[in-house]
Amino acid sequence: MTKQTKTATGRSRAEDIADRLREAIHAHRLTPGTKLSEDEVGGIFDVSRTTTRAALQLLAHEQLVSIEPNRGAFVASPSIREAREVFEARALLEPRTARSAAERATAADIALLREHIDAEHAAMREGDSGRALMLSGEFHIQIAKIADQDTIEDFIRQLISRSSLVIALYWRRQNALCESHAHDALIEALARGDGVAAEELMSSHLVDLLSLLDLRQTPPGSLSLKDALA
Amino acid sequence: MTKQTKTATGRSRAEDIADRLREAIHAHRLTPGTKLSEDEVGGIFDVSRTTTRAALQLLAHEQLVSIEPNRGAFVASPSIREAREVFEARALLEPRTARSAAERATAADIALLREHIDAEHAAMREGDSGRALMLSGEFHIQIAKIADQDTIEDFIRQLISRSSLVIALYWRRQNALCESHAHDALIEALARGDGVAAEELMSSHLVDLLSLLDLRQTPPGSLSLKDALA
DNA sequence: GAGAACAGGATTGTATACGAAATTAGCCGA
DNA sequence: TCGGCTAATTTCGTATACAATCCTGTTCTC
Repeated sequence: MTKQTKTATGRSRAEDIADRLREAIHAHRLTPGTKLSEDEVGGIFDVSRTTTRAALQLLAHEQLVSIEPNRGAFVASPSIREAREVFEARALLEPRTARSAAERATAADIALLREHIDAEHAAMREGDSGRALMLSGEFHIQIAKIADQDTIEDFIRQLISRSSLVIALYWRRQNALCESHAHDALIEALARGDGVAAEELMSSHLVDLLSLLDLRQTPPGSLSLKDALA
Repeated sequence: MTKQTKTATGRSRAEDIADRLREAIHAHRLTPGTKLSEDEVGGIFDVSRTTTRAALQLLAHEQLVSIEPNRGAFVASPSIREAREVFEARALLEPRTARSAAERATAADIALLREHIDAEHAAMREGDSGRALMLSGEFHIQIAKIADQDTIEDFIRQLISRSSLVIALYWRRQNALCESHAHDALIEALARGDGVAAEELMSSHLVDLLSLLDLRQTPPGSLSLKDALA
């Protein structure tokens, strides 16, 4: 059990661990400020610190965790400024991407999106806000995928990751992340192939999201451990 | 000489190495396809493979090098598709960023830009095309800096890095990278605080750049080793 | 003579080990 | 009782060591 004979999956173990951590962060099961000790993480996944370190470095480059020299790795807690920047960058990238998507979307793409949004609504009804948030993010990523621009998709993926942190810190009303139906409207525009409408809808959707954040002061007490007192 | 007692510079050794490699790539002293063996690189900088590995992983995440499992790290050679995507992403980000920059630029910013462009012209006159290219990239980064959006600046920085690879592979005429004066015009717009003009100039500058690439077929013989036959 | 199997060498993937830095706790003195 | 200094512990930064994989050159068989 402690020994691990097989090595090769073709995919590095570090990326697997990074994926698991990323997912936990997206679902808000790991909150900003949480310390990610190399020993601890390595123990959980039963790998050495070398591998753990590689995973953490990966996430650090995505700015999902911040590594402080000689102090360790923590789940990142974006400042107010960073929070604004993330949404400004999204406002720059996503509307035009939505337009491209509308111009390229196939029937299969639309079907997948509808399927996806059903899952979103289901999660919302069940009150599983963590899952709902994750699905909501994936919706944006799926649109980027349809636009078929890998590079931009990567950027958007990163921004959505960080948005998840921003929401964890600055969301105004904890419980109900409002059922805005913005995604439904977007799908309709995509289905019609109406690029201009899609661009406009995405743009205002992002403005809406931003307006639901409270970016006027330092984050509330959701920080863990001593970071709350630092 | 072989022992390295002092450890702490506050900045990790891996990042220093990554910087050095990045610079070499930007200046086209390392060309796409070149193998970056961990032993070799580690030997050059007199660090162990562990540190080398971290540096390479960093660059891999910027897509400046590609790491093939069990094969090693190579200077990335972007495909034609990637090349297009990089410039499409730049077209999405940089014009609006230039507009922001125009609206925020101080006299000091403008002075710095003028200084920078003088260096560009000097390098061009001396025929040092590697240096000229590097400075040209930094010019774009400086504009992003003026816009004061760290997140977007990071993206642009990445894209410019990759542009350097694209240019190494697909530039049409090897020797003269044409003196286009596009940067001069941009500075004038920024100095006037004319955001709309800056946005438009940046946009057409990028189109110009793209049009100087030959993206119709697989890259010429600048690939090294077996990658050329793969 | 050509193709396939095999052995040797080289290179990467991962783990363990050691040294340095920072935090924490304890102690002493004012 | 509280502030500052020192020692101990914890955790990170880097190097070294071992195992697995891939590449290359040779040899064996048909």
